[in-house]
This record gives sequence, C-alpha cells and structure tokens, in this order.
Amino acid sequence: MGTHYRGTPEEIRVLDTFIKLVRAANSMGERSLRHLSEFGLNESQFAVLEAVAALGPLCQKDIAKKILKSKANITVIVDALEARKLLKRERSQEDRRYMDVHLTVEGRQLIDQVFPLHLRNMVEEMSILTPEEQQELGRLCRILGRKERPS
Amino acid sequence: MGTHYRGTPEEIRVLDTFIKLVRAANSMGERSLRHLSEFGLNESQFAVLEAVAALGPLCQKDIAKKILKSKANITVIVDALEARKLLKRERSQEDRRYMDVHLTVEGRQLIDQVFPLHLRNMVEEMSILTPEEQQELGRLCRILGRKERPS
DNA sequence: TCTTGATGATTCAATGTCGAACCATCCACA
DNA sequence: TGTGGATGGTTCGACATTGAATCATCAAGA
Repeated sequence: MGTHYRGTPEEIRVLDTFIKLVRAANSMGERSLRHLSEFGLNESQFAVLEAVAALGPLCQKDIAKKILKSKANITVIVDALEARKLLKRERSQEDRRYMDVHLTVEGRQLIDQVFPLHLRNMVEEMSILTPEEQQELGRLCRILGRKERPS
Repeated sequence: MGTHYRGTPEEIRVLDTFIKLVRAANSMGERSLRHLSEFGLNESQFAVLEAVAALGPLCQKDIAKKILKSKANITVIVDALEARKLLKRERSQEDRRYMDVHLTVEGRQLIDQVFPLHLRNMVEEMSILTPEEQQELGRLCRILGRKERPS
C-alpha cells in the first residue's frame, strides 16, 4: 500500500542508490559466473586461481584478504583446488606457520584458458558504459568501499 | 610476481571497475548489517520485513523478485519471521496458490524501530559522496544492473 | 632457555542459499 | 466436464561461508 514512512528526499536517494549498487554488483557477478561452471570452477575458486596466477605464490591469509573471504573458507577452497592438482601448498621455509600456495602446470594451463574468456565477458558487460563512465563508477565505488573513512 | 598476462588498458580498467563495484557493495552491505543483529534479524529477514512494510501484503514470489533471492529461500525466511510472529501467511482468496504475506502488529512495531536506524546509518555511510555523486552512481549502476540489454 | 602472547592454518558446528523434484491450484481448451 | 500445461509454494539434498576453538609456530623478553 506504500503507506509506510519512506523518508526524506535525501533518504530516498540514498536507499535508491544503495539498492542499485547491490543489483549492479549482483548482476555483473552472476553474468561472469555463468561461464566458469563449464570449467568446474565456482567464483571463489576462480578468484583464488586468478590471484595466485596474477601475483605469484601467496599465503592463505593474503589470499583471504585479496578475495574477501574468511581464512577458514580459504582452507576449504585451496583443499578443493589442490585435490584437482591446480594448486600446491608448500610450507614456507622462513616461517613454518605460513603455507605458500602456488600454481601447478595444470593450474596455469586452466587459468590461461579461463581468464581470457572471463575478461572478454567482463569487457562486454561493462561496455554498456563509456570508458569515462567506467572510470567515474570506479572512482565513486572506491570512495564508498574504503574501510577507513576520513573523519 | 605479476608476470601473468593482465590485459589491455581497456581490460584492466574493466576489471578494476568491477572489483571496486563489488567491494563497495560488500562494504556498504556489511556496515548496514551490523546494526540489524541487535534485533535478531539477518539481512534477508530485514529485507523481507521492509518490503512488506513498504509495499503492503505481497506473495512470496514477489518478495523473491524484490529481494533477489530464490523462492525456496523465501519460504525459509518467512517461516522464521512467522515463527516470531512478525509476519503472517494467509492463503489468497482469489487464487489459492498464492500466499499473502503481511505484517503483524509486532512486525510493524519492530520495523518501525529498525528501519529509521538503518536509514540513518545508510545516509551516514553514503554521505561521503555528494548528492550529485550519489545520483550519478545510481545512474551508472542502474545501467549495469539491467537484466535486458539493448542489443 | 623458558614462557608468553601473537599469528597462520585447520577443524567443527551452525547458518544461509540454491536448484530440482514435488504438490496444489488455476486456466485454456477440447 | 475433464485434461494438460503453467505457476506458486514447499521439501530436500548439496554446497558455500562463517566464527570460535584449537594446533603449530614464531618472536620477544625474563
């Protein structure tokens, strides 16, 4: 019935912006995910492979920070990828608490197949915006996403 | 090591924009979620309550569409809220397949407590952007979030 | 050297979410 | 009238994710 208090124009604008932000992120994420399943990867597994491929061997804590998941979850994800021999754990020499996670040859081959495809899809999805709009969107999102806020 | 192929400037810009989008949505969502737990609500439960409060009685399919969850999940969420007597299901008279989900008095009282608080937090989070920037962010996200794309 | 606190990784139990199969109901049409 | 396809809701099994507890290891200081 819409009789519920909906707020001032400012409040309406804020809620409206927020819901669009969530929908856009959902929508893009979902579209990019579709193509991954053909390779037997879910979004998180892909993100881990991609991180290690791009940045070189990482410890699990750094992977967690990079892909925004808990370290408990990283253990599970790396378990699965290691079982498929796409990654390998190696105990760090300098500090034995750390596990260095690195790509295997098979992992490299897979990510070299998947990543360009993923990239192409992302570019296509995003191309509905002009380069300048993309840049501006990135700028605004970066501000919102900051953990620390300038008081 | 960063020796992995990273793409053309366009590709880099797209990926960069996407990751910022996801981080912004995550970040805002998480911050807004924090205050809900004091009321024993999770994000989805709040979203359902809010939808019904704002729009009046809804069937579960419409709720699903509104809050972007599967209908199986709506069943679970409404189960929980109904068990707490915040919502009530009622079989639709016109079409007995539909369940009309409406607020109870207790549900109304709760959402009237929680919603203004939520609103205040959202406004504060978003106020790091100017009103014009918020509007522009909304515009860009709306374009990206569209299900149908102009071919 | 021994102890203590910090930290990375793992395990475990709980929760949220989904797709598929299913049931109930409706509607169009023979 | 009744039959078959479509549709809303529920159930069920699977999976992803998390926080808390725990283990192993390290570093600093008594």
